[in-house]
Amino acid sequence: MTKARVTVIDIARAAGVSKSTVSLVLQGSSLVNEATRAKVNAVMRDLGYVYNRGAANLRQAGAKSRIIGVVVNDLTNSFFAELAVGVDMVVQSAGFVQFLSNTGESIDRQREVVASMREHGISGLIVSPARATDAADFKPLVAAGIPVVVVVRNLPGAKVSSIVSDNRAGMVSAVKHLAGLGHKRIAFLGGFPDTAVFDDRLAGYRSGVEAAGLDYHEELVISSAPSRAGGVEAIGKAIALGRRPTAAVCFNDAVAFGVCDGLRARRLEPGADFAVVGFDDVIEAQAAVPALTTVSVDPQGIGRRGAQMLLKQINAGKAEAETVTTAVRLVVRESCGAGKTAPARAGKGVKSKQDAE
Amino acid sequence: MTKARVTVIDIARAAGVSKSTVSLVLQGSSLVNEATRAKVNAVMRDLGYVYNRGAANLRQAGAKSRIIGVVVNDLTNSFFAELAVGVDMVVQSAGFVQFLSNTGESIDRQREVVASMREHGISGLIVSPARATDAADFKPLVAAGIPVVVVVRNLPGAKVSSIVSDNRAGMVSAVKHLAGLGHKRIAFLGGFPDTAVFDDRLAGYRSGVEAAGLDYHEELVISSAPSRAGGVEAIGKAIALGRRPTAAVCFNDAVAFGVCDGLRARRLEPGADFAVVGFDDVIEAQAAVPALTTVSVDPQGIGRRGAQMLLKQINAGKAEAETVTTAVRLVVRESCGAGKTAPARAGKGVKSKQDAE
DNA sequence: TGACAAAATTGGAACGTTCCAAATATTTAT
DNA sequence: ATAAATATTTGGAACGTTCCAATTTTGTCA
Repeated sequence: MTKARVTVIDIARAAGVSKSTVSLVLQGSSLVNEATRAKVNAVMRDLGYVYNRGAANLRQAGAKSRIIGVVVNDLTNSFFAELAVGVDMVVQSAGFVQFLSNTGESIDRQREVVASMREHGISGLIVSPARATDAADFKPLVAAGIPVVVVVRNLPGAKVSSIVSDNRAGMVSAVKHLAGLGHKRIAFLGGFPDTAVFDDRLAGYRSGVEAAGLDYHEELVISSAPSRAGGVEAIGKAIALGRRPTAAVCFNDAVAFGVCDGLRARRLEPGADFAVVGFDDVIEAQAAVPALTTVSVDPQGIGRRGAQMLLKQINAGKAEAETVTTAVRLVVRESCGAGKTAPARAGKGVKSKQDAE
Repeated sequence: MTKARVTVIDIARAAGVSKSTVSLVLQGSSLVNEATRAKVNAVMRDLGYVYNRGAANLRQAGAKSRIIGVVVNDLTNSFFAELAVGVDMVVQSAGFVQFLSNTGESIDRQREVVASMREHGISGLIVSPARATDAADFKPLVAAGIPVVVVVRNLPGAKVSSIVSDNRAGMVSAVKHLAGLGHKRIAFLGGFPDTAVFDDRLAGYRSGVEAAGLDYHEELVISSAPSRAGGVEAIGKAIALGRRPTAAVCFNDAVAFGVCDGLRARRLEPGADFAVVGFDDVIEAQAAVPALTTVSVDPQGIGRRGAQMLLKQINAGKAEAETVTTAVRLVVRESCGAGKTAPARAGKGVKSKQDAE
């Protein structure tokens, strides 16, 4: 049943030409006569020919496989899912396909998948590195001339391109907004302190606080896992403080949701009794109750942009490492207490993502 | 800069053996002497050898590329993201990698990505077909001996394996639950009638209604887009009915959220004034207010299971088309009015469905 | 018509691996 | 010590494509 593969040679024989001519047709060369081309194409269709990229790729050693590797930490997190979709869009329309893998923050797994991707001959790699990734890990790749673009988290030492959102500016605007609403004690909740993203966001928090003419208190910075559970934990500690804060900027939206949970468990209503601001603007942020005020980073845009950057480098042949910081903007909804005026949260503008099934 | 590739021949030369021996080492053959193996491995490490799967794959024509193609409709939808993660888990630990692509329900795009995957020589394909996919579309694949597993939506005519959730049983249990709470008029809201999934769920609704000793009224079945907006629309019609229903099972969670919105817009409180049950148990279901009572389908489990099925077929060499229906279970939360007893919905007790299987 | 240029076609020789059959080295049994 | 058995190693010949240099066909112009 498993029919023998149809090869260029079969096509050549059937069309009465040489395999070289068939190859030329395959590559859309202008050298081949129009009539011949038509005939060859017809035969290919009839015989159900499928191109063997592996073989082609073998011959044109330096040339490219048209495979892009994409490595993310957690596809379940819609932030990364959107990112992957953004990458897929541009990659697909450029005639590439994407290898997508999940590391789940495991550095070993990351090593494995990257190695596997290399064996398959990827043309380039887009990666959101797992926590504590060693900058040297991608050295062999770039040494082999494979462009690498790091997204979301940057990798200090590595000589690769990267594209991160403006974490600092985002936090500054979040803090300013809260200060503008009259809050004097604003906490910074969640996140692991050993990451570059944390540092950036914290720095933004600090300069926002100072810019608003408030004092920076170390006790108001409470780190935790960057997850919903972490948020619950962090707000617990915050409330236990002697002089408790009245508002908080959170490391990310997941933490912010956890903070809301924690507040409710203590009979405090997020938005009314305590202002909460997130970071990322994940899909759920606008549908949540109360809708989350957060810093929007457009992960899909980052994905698209990263992919474009990578394709550019692939085509250029040479990888000029560049670093891009994408703009972010504060989206004011209800959880900060500013949106009280609109009680009818019709949930109408909220374009659902769940449509299909 | 771009160093010439290190090949088995280089390794062979450096280790003082033949390329055949190196190849044997690569495949972990027991034929090779332990000392030799060690030496070869050492040299490979020193020279930074990377295996060229493309070349290997070329030689062992029939054999496999260790690439699994995964095609979903909308990665942005957490249902599919989870599914992909499930697939990735088993695929990865079996030493395969996954090509993941998004069709966005576009049938053309689906054709493109599948073609592209074929060119790359995938060993198997897992696909959640775009709406209105022709069963014949996958004919060439199976004819070429490439196993295909269809998930989530089934493809009537195609002779491929499929794995869908037990839509019928899920609806039956949802209806029974509502009937058990005393509801006499239960509506079925949302979904497009031209799909297999719709038919199954409707059938489940019907037998649930009859099993509860109630009458089946056609007017209580109101279809609409399977989206939040569709839910708003459907509940509007339902309320306009002469004898309005007091409860509804919805085609999916998105519809259910829309129904809640629609109820609130009419000053009715979901859970208290009208019972709502969804289907899918998307991530947002447990965090929503009120938390949604819904039928949990465990997309990650489907992904894992589908991948296992596919790997089995790949290893078996022969694709015995089988159809699996995965169990679902009703998760009772608040939107059906049954959870009133626990006002402290700390968001904690809700055991996440991600954990277990 | 012949000479020359342009257009179209074509046989190998790669690419990096695995497979096969055969060769060589090492043991074991006598 | 030698034959037989076993363990290890090894040169090619594939696999399906592209590239190169060379060849054949066609067209042009005097």
